[in-house]
Amino acid sequence: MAESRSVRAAASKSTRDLILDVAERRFAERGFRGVSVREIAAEVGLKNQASLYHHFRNKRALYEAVLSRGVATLVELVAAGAPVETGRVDYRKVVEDTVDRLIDYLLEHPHLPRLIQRAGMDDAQAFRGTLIRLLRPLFQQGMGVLAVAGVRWPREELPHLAAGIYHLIFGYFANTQLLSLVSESDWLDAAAVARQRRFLKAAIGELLGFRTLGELRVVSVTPRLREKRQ
Amino acid sequence: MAESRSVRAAASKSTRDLILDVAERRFAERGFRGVSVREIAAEVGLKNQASLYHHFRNKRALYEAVLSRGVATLVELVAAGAPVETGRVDYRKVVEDTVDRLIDYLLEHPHLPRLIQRAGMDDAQAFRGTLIRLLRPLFQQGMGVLAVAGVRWPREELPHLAAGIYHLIFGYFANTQLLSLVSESDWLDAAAVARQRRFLKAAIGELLGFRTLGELRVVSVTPRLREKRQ
Amino acid sequence: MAESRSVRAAASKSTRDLILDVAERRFAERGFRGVSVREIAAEVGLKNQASLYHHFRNKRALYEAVLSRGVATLVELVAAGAPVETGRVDYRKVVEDTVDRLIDYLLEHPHLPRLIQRAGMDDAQAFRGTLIRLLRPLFQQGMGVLAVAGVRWPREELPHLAAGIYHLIFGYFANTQLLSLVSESDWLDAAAVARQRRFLKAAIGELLGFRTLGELRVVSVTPRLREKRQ
Amino acid sequence: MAESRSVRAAASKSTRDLILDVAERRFAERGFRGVSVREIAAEVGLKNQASLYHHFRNKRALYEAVLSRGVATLVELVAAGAPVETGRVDYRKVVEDTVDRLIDYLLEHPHLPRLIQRAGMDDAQAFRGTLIRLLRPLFQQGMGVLAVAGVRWPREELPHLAAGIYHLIFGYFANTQLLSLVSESDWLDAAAVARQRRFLKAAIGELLGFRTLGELRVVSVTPRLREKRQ
DNA sequence: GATGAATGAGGATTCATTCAT
DNA sequence: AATGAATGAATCCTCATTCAT
Repeated sequence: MAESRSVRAAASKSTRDLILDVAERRFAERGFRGVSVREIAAEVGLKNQASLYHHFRNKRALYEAVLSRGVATLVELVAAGAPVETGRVDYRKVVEDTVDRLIDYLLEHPHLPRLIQRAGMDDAQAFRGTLIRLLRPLFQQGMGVLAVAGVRWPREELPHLAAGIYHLIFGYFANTQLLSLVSESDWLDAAAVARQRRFLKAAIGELLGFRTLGELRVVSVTPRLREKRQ
Repeated sequence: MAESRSVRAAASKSTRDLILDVAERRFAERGFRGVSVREIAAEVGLKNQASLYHHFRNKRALYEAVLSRGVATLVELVAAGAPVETGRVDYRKVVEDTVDRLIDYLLEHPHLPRLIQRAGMDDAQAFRGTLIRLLRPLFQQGMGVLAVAGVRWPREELPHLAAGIYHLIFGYFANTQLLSLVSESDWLDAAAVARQRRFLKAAIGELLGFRTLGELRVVSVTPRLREKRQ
Repeated sequence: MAESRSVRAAASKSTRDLILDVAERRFAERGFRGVSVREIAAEVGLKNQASLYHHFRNKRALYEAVLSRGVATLVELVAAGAPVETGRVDYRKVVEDTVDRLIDYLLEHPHLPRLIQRAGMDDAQAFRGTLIRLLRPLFQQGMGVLAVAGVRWPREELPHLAAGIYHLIFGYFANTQLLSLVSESDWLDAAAVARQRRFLKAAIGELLGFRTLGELRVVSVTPRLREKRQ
Repeated sequence: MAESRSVRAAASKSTRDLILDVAERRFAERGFRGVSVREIAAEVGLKNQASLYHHFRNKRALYEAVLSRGVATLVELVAAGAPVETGRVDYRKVVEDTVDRLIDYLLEHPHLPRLIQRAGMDDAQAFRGTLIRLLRPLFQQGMGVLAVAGVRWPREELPHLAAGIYHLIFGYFANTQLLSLVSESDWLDAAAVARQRRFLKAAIGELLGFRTLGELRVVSVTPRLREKRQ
């Protein structure tokens, strides 16, 4: 059966996948409660909502499927960049590569960050199990990398660092709407994304201590601050 | 103390304010669409949804009132810490004070970050006007500070830096549920918040170049990387 | 009390009368069910619906008051033109005068016909008593006149004649909206009303046998007759 | 026979048609606003209002469908009697036949006149488009006939004549309730309808100059009136 | 696999009315 | 005489879901 499905998918996407695509976008845009089964069915081209129940037991099952599919890819993506050996690793390169891959992927799946963000807000209780299963590996993987790359930070703050980096990366894509509203410019056009790419690498670099921004500029800001500190 | 306050509040607060309180929490938890007028009215103690319409024209007006009230306080809070004079300003202190004030406030209003996050996702289109009116000043204020404090960064990346700092601060509070789920620990207990407070100051410090983390660790990472970059 | 009310009315209309005015128009436009107490109160300038209940026991009482006031004037109007003596009466003049008075009055109270029409449709059961009390005299008066002026008609058809004349007169004003919609011209402007005045006199005249249209035309039904006309 | 028909109808008619039937009567009785979707659904036998929305998008669409169906038949009916050839036409026969057909039809659909009357009063604005589409043809058809049959009348008064005849015919059926109230007799029983049939033919005949009532009576009324006129 | 029909529960909102002030 | 607040009942409509075809 898996075969027959993939065969048909090759020709044209199976109805099931079409539903998932539409649902992913809708759920990302308006949340679980904000999307009706009817509207998904309609956009897919089904003349009747009932048809959708042929593919997913209920709305909740559909939502979970959407979530799984989206996050799974994401986990793979991050995992792919993780250093395998424990020897000398160029963490700067690892970070920059991961950032690049993530941004590339998120550009193609712009709903995903919102989807996850929402899942954590709306439905943390309702979809607890699903979320744990999906996201915990992602988090642990990140923590693994930081255990080495984040030596500058107090050990107990590492989870906060992980969360912070996550927010830096995903917050941008989850909130482009809001940002665009607030700053009157499009945060998803090529130029903006390129800047964000650079910014992310530099920012994470700073947090991990790669010193990508020149020393000079520091001095120019507030010479006395440093003295105070000393 | 929290008890006595809420008791007094219930007694003295106007019905209108009670409604706002309840609505703020509910909307933050489940979004505009996810909350029913009925349930707000019930929690307020009104025996009937109709009573609520005496105070707010409709659900939307209530939502906007909630948003306004929440963000207004926030804007004041940030504004309060902004340096007035243009002379020599200890930006590190400004940042740390603002972080302290923000965290203190957000601890008392834990719904707010989620409320704003949601507003930017769910409802950015529907509440466009309201959001612009409320949030643009906040953003511009931040940009004003960064114009000076962010000299290390390329000018064009400053908005990204602003957004990044925003995500660092608000993302944490908006996503404590998700984080707790993923890491099996409570991210809102006193210890966690204290760590986050320290982390935030250090992280923002690093981004702005205050160098709060010891130099040693920097060196230990990858001295050679820098050369590569040049 | 009646005094004090009329005194104030002289200065400016009493709230009670204001309410009646507004209600008359609204009820005529949208019927008993179609009008809310709130909207009447609002248009009157009352800040609260409750105030209205100070003047009328409830919505129904208000509706009946509106109906009474409107129909009462109408009855007087028709009565005023009825011949008092039984001797030789110029019924043609009576009819034409009554038509003139009615049209003049209805022009100033354009809601009235619709109000009555509605009362007979919507609410004939609900407001049975009120309607009987108000309209039966009107009907009997009409029948009285027709008993003499309608001798041409079989006695048993006289009520139908009365109804017919009523429909001719009131139907026009009750349905100007519909007529205007259907014929793309305004049936309430001066010219239209003047035509209707002439038409009504002639039509009623024909029905009662006054022969206001030339004899010749009678013949003129079929094509051949037309030649004669020229 | 009426029984057997309605029984068969209930069995065979589609739910959609059943809804239309019930709605037609209800809307005629109490107007668009006065009827609840719930009560229509209940009378149709649907256990839930929601089912109704499967057949009609909303209450308004249902109302328009009712209106369309009713008026469409009416238009056909009138059209069926319109003379096709322009040659010698016995307009008296045409009128009498049309009156007969109309009365027969309206007896079976006693709601229709009230439905239309209401539509023109309550909802002329709201259902502007629908009404124009439905009724304008009816009006134009009538005007077409009168252009020939109404030669006795000044050309500009022809629309008023058309409206008048319409009010004579439809006013009766629209207002039987009111009339019955006012005259203490049933205006819809067989005898009354028979009288109305005769009255209508005679009255319209008089208006168009067919002279159905004997001359004698005219003379007997007021010989002097005519002299005055000259 | 898909569809038309139906349904119970619940959504926001408006209604007329009452009561204390 | 007027108003602010509250309330039960009803409004139209949408929801997710099921069932027979």
